[in-house]
Amino acid sequence: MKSQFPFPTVIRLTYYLRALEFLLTQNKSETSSDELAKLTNLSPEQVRKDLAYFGSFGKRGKGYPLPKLYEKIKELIGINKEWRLCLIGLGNLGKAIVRFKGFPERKLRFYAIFENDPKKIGGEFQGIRIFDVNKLPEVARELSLDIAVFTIPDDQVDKVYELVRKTNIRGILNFTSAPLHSEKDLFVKNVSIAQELEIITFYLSK
Amino acid sequence: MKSQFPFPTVIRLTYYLRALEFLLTQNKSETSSDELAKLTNLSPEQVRKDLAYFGSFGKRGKGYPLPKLYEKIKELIGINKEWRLCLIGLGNLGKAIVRFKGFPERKLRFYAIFENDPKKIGGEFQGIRIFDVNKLPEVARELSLDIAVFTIPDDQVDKVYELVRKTNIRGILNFTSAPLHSEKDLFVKNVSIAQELEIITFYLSK
DNA sequence: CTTTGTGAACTTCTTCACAGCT
DNA sequence: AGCTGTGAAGAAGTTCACAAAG
Repeated sequence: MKSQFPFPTVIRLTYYLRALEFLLTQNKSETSSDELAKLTNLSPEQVRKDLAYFGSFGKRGKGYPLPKLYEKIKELIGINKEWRLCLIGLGNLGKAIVRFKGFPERKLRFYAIFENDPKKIGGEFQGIRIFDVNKLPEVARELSLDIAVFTIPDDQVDKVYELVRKTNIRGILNFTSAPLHSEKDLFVKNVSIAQELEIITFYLSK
Repeated sequence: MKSQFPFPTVIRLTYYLRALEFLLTQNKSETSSDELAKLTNLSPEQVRKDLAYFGSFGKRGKGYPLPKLYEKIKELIGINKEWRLCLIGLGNLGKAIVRFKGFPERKLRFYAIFENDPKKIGGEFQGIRIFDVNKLPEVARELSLDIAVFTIPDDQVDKVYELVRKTNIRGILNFTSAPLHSEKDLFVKNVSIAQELEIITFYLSK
């Protein structure tokens, strides 16, 4: 175990997670760096190095025990416990995300939706209550929210960000095209659909 | 001009694009690596190096001419011309993406939607015709589609991928959690919402 | 005197090659 | 013998420091 891992290792851990889930459906009980490498399109050395940053999970000459490695990686990624999410901005994208099937099996659960539209506030969507976004500090404390998903118009990002900073929320998944930056005690992941397409058009233009 | 640029430079170009758009709304006519660095949270050296990979756009002692640099970066990213998109899978996420406001101003336009639900096929959504996904090869040729956006269930990815390979489509934006890999003549960008959240939970778990 | 553009130094990440267990 | 785990080598990317140009 070496323990200071490169930043890209975290992303690859999520690939291993999916590969392991696939192998589990095949009722395998063992895997190898070679097999994981093929499934993830990485090199076997890379797989071994990544896993070794967090411990010695394998047996030399044998490979990695499957369910054990799977549990370990879930634990590393932190999806062995429940996370309490909220959605901010119930537009088209917000609705799509709340309905997204992949979350419950990952123990990611929405406990609140925030809106500034008086017609929506007080109602609910998919069984989740819709609160006034200005009540965010109180509601976040009451419901012990961990992570906020931003699906709001770009021009509201700064205001909502300041509201979130008043809470114990420590993670933001930001779908606006106004990028935010992580700070101590507040980790931000930006996802910009427009940006992803620009990366495609860049490569196609050559 | 040095021209073999690092991979992360492409991502940063999209940040510069947004920073330049912001500066243009301020009616500025000049900017500097320092100003761009502040707006993008990067270092001024990084900004200069990135821009220099593609040419000498600045004047020493002066800075970069704003509208000119903006046009140049749009050209580099390839959004100076129109791109013809299609959406595959008209679920919640698909609907959100088709309705997304940011695309028209980027000359990204949807020309077709593909579905396998007979109730949807033949109709239209937001003025865009809905075709049978099995007709993809013919329709893609007819409409000269460039880029496909995958918003389908994971278990249909392989099938749809094979259909896309029979066309002139050269870019895929894949929103499923089954990652695809780029090939020669087919550039793939994967966006997995579940993965983004896993990266957040990883960092919050420590 | 300011700000760009860029080799050189440095840092981070990946691949190699093999020692170490089973 | 077979596959993991890991220092060492190599590759990729960033920061430094300064020369060049307005």
